[in-house]
Amino acid sequence: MITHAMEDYLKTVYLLQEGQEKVSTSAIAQQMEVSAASVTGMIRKLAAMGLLNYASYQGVELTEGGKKIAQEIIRHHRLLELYLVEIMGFSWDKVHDEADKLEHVISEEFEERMSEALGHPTTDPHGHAIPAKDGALQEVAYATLTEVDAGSSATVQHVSDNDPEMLRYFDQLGLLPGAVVHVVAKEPFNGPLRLKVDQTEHFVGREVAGNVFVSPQIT
Amino acid sequence: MITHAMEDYLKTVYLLQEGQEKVSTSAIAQQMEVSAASVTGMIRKLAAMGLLNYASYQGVELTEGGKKIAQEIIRHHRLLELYLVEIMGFSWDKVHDEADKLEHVISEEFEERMSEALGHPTTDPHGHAIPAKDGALQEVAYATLTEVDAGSSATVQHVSDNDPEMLRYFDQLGLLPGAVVHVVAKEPFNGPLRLKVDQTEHFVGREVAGNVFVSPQIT
DNA sequence: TTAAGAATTTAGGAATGCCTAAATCTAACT
DNA sequence: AGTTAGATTTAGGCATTCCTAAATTCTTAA
Repeated sequence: MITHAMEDYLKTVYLLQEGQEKVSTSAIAQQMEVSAASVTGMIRKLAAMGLLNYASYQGVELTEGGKKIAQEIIRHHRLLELYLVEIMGFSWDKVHDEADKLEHVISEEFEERMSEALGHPTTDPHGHAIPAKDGALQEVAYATLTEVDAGSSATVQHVSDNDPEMLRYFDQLGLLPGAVVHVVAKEPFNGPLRLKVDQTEHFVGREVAGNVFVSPQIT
Repeated sequence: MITHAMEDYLKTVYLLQEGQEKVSTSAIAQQMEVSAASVTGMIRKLAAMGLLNYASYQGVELTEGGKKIAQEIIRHHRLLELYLVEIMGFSWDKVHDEADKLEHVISEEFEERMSEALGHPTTDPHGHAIPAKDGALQEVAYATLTEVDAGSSATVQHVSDNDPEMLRYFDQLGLLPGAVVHVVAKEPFNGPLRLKVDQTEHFVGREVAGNVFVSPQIT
């Protein structure tokens, strides 16, 4: 039987796996705010179930079966976020936590009816791709705002959706998916970036900028 | 901390408590399909938390605190059922199970937005009262169809919503809240009842009829 | 009134999922 | 190669929630 906790682990591994193929125990532990020992324990169980491949000290990689489950959960999560915002009128910064709880609990029919109500969307309110019912999700590896050259513009594709406070901050600044940002200046060393969003200038810390994913603006 | 399991116990006690003030361990065990021993264990924990009063072998009674939580869960459940049917297009017989899972997980805001979308309703699709945000629920003690005299008519108020198969059966027969039923004949002993619903006659077993709650028809 | 029989509780145990502390392994630097 | 810092695993524990089996208490009917 697959538990909610297992689903959370699979989801986390899937999202950390983007790019790399192996994911370390500690990366999972950090992401989930759980001890590394707990991760080891759960990983062994998931490996025994054939949902991921794992060799001691070598890191972890999802099997096809594990990926499928992870995609299902991520699809739930992102459809929920969109549904909560678009249909129920939630604000952008509250949907992540709500979706984290609901994603494990809704039925296939619930998922299907949400998708229908939304016109079978492919992107959630944070700009993340929504995996198709069975197909894979293809998330382009966007640059972050920290990597944009001073003097260049970029379009916000998605933002990290883990921290509600940061989401509210993005909202204030107008850093929503689709927004065009001009990087006016990048202070030397670890100083803030100077951005222009929608006529207004802002200073934004390096760590914050690292959570905003962008593609070069196409004019 | 209140767990989902605790919420389920409180909800069950609350619903069984209607009418009587004391609820027995075995009644709870039967309703929840759990051993009596498990019930005893959980009851002691809930008593220690001040959510119900309990003395060995004497049965159980919710405190005000316990009632409040139970009402909250029941409100969630019934709003969810209505939302699933009215807004999302679920069929009547599937909403109970879905609501049983979601009721423990949704936030206050989710509850509020559902209520709003539904125009702050007071009755769920099975005909059960929806408790107000903080206020108590007042469910009238209706008769069941088995108690209606042959030759009399009655209006369906609500039906037991635990068994999806039975719900589908009610649906087929037209035994929905609001429907007028005429009891044509009650066979002697434990035989079926002969009903007329919407011009059509049906034979319905005693056990089934016991799950249909009615009030005398007001003409 | 007492002895079934029913209801309830206690005792002991299993699975899940988390923790801390201690042991072990890997990798990197001298 | 040897040491050491960091990552990982093992070991031992705790809380939750369920179970079965055995003991206890209550009820009722002969």
